[in-house]
Amino acid sequence: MSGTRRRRLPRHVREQQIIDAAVQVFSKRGYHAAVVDEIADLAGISKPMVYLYFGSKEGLFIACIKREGELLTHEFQQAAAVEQGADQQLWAGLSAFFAHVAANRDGWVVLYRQAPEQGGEIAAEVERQRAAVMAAVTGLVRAGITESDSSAGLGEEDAEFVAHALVGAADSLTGWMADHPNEAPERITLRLMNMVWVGMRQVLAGEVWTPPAEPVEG
Amino acid sequence: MSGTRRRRLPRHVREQQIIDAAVQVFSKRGYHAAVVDEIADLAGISKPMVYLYFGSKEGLFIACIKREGELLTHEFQQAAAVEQGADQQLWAGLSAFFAHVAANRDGWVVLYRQAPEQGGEIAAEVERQRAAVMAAVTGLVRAGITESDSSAGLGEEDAEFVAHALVGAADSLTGWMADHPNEAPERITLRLMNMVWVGMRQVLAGEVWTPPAEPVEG
Amino acid sequence: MSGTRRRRLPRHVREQQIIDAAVQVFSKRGYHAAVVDEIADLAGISKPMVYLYFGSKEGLFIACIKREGELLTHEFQQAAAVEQGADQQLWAGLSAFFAHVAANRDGWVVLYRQAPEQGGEIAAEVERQRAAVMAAVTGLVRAGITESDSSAGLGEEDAEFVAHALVGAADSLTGWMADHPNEAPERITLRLMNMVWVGMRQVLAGEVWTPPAEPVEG
Amino acid sequence: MSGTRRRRLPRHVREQQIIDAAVQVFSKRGYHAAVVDEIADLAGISKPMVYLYFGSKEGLFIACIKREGELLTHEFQQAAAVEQGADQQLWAGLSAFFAHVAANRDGWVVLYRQAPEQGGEIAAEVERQRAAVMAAVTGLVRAGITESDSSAGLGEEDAEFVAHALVGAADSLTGWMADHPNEAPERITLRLMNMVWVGMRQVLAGEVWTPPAEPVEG
DNA sequence: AATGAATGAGCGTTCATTCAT
DNA sequence: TATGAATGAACGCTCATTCAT
Repeated sequence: MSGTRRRRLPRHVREQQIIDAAVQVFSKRGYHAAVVDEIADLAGISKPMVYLYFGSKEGLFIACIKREGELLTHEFQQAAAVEQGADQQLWAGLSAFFAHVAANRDGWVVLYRQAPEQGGEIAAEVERQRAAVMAAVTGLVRAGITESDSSAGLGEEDAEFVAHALVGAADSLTGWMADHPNEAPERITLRLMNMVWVGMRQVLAGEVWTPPAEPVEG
Repeated sequence: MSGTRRRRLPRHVREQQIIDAAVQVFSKRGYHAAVVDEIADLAGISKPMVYLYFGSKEGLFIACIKREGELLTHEFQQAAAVEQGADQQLWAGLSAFFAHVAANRDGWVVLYRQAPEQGGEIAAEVERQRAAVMAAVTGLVRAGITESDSSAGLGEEDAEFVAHALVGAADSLTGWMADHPNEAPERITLRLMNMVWVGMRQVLAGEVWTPPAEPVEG
Repeated sequence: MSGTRRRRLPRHVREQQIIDAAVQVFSKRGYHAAVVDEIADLAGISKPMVYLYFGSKEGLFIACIKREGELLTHEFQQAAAVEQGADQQLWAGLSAFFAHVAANRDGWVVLYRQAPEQGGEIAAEVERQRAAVMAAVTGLVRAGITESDSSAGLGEEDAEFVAHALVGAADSLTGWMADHPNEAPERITLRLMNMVWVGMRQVLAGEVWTPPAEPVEG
Repeated sequence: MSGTRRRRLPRHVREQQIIDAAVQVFSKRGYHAAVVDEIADLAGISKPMVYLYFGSKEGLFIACIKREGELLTHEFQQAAAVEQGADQQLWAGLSAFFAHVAANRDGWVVLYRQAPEQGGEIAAEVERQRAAVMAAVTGLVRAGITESDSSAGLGEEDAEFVAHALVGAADSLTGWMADHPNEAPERITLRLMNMVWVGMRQVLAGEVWTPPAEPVEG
């Protein structure tokens, strides 16, 4: 009522507000189905401001990807940066990942679940952010492998493989989290670590699982 | 006049042709960006036929989801149905999964990577198909857990957790496959099994990974 | 009321109707101020038809330029093609020009008065059509000059110069015609011919006009 | 602080700067395609200043037309004002015209080549300026005709006709000038004078060009 | 059974114009 | 005096969908 109706904000502030709104709408509707009008409404401004600040719907989307990607990468790396055992670093990183995603589901959805089908400038930025996430995880995995005593043939390719599986599992568990809101990120991380870390160590130690002697079909 | 120019095909055949085209286009463009015209062109028919057979773009998309989901579930379950150890059943199922996805990437993309953001009827069918896939995997995982000697507290929730992680990892490895076309599905399956199955067994056997005693921050 | 409400016309017919309407609207408003909706309304169809047939506003404009330019060039050249003295050929051509413009003012306006400031594809087509008109006139002028006994130094450049002046004068007289609707095209042509043709001959014959000895300033 | 950074200019100077910029932009883009932002940028000020000084885009355009029209008319009339033979007055006027246009192409383009298609207040001012130019030329032509011994039926209407043709030719030769930058305005004027003035005299002297006896068609 | 013709509705984008400072 | 922030109103263009044949 009284009080300045929060207008005439400086550019930087408005930009963040717009990105906030955009992440929500893009997350709920997907890139194509999202309507710029709805984003503007949600941000409490008019459509031309969006274009003044971001140039196009695509530009706005890229800004979202960029911000969310950098936020996530930053948190992950910061959490994993503390000097300690590779396993504990990975654990810290994954915990941060789950905590961030739980607190920020829209951003994760925009970043990881719907961007890839776009083309052009979007695809480029998405790839950049994803590569950053994947590289961070791969780095920790590689460290874990290298640290192991037996360098039994697990190399760079293996690290990437494991990183992909790990990120995919984490992404999927994001959905699981939504259905189990009482599970703390640490518990989820613990479970995931138990699933893969011990397995990795065992593999390195020589205990491998073997498929059946005769294939199912031919 | 001169030879039947692929006309007058029975309804069922036409429908499959249209779905074939639709899966390609939906996969490449995403649901919203896909244009019915392109699908009709690719199927070699005119647009009204699409509407005659499927009623709407949404109806067509649902038909795609349904067919692709059932195909995948069917192959997975068939492969996993052979009586054998739970681990080998899971291995067979995952092998079938990777083989199917490798041979049928468009279908997987439509089914798993872009549908979720839609609403209404689509979301319902997508959920149904996903649930079917997830249920199949959960079933095998549950069997594997139960089969184990020590039923040390791993229950239904754990099975679902593992299934989510497994499906997510598999999905993510789909992308890995695209970059490593020479990796046979069986090798991928083997790696994944080594990552998780051994780990699961170890967990059941009591060897668990433990997080650091003192948290990173305070 | 009764009778088919002139719908479902074949493509070719509709295209011409749309161009008819477009020429009117472009002429009245100018390219940028013209609104595609108004053109569609005037043509008795909906906007998407315009885009279906012409692809874009620019495409539609180019189609207008093309049709009007070719019509005019065709009439001019056909009228001037009859074998006779160069002066009479030019007379016939100019008469046809004035008759065409009088009967088709909108087309002329679109073709000559507003197109040049556009860029890209439009500029190219406009230049093509203008060059055609100018070339036709230049051809007749050149013939008239060459035919003359004294080839007193009037060459190609002169022909182009005269053609430019002639076309410009004719264009301007288009406006004059609008204010003097009772003047037959032949009378206008006659006046113009008297202004320039006799002058040209005199120049060739050696009688030239000379400027004052001392320039007005410096 | 350090030197007055071209600020606080008196109103009149600022206005001229803005008009300078506006003439450039209007000339390059056309009225509708011209964007006020670009004009403001080019003038080195902010957009609201434009509105403060000229009220609207239309007002700014009218100011441009007015200034350019008056400049041209003034130069033409001043050059033609010197007491001398009517032919030499016309020659002086046309020379001034070509010199002005050559040095000031943007202004001419705005004044003569793109304004006419606008409506409302713009059309009115354009008409006013054009009428002024045309009246000046008509005046000289009338003088030339009247001065001639034989007043053989050439009257006011003829003067206007000739003036229209002359202005149109001159306008068209503007384009010719752009392609022949080495042609001095005086040479162009001379050529044009030879084309029309001698012709006019011959007409007055009774030598007229006659069309063919039998029309081309029936 | 099959299709060319046609459109209602909506979205991305732009721009002249104004407000608050 | 001068401007960054903001918007109402259009406009170009597209697309799922239907009609008439």
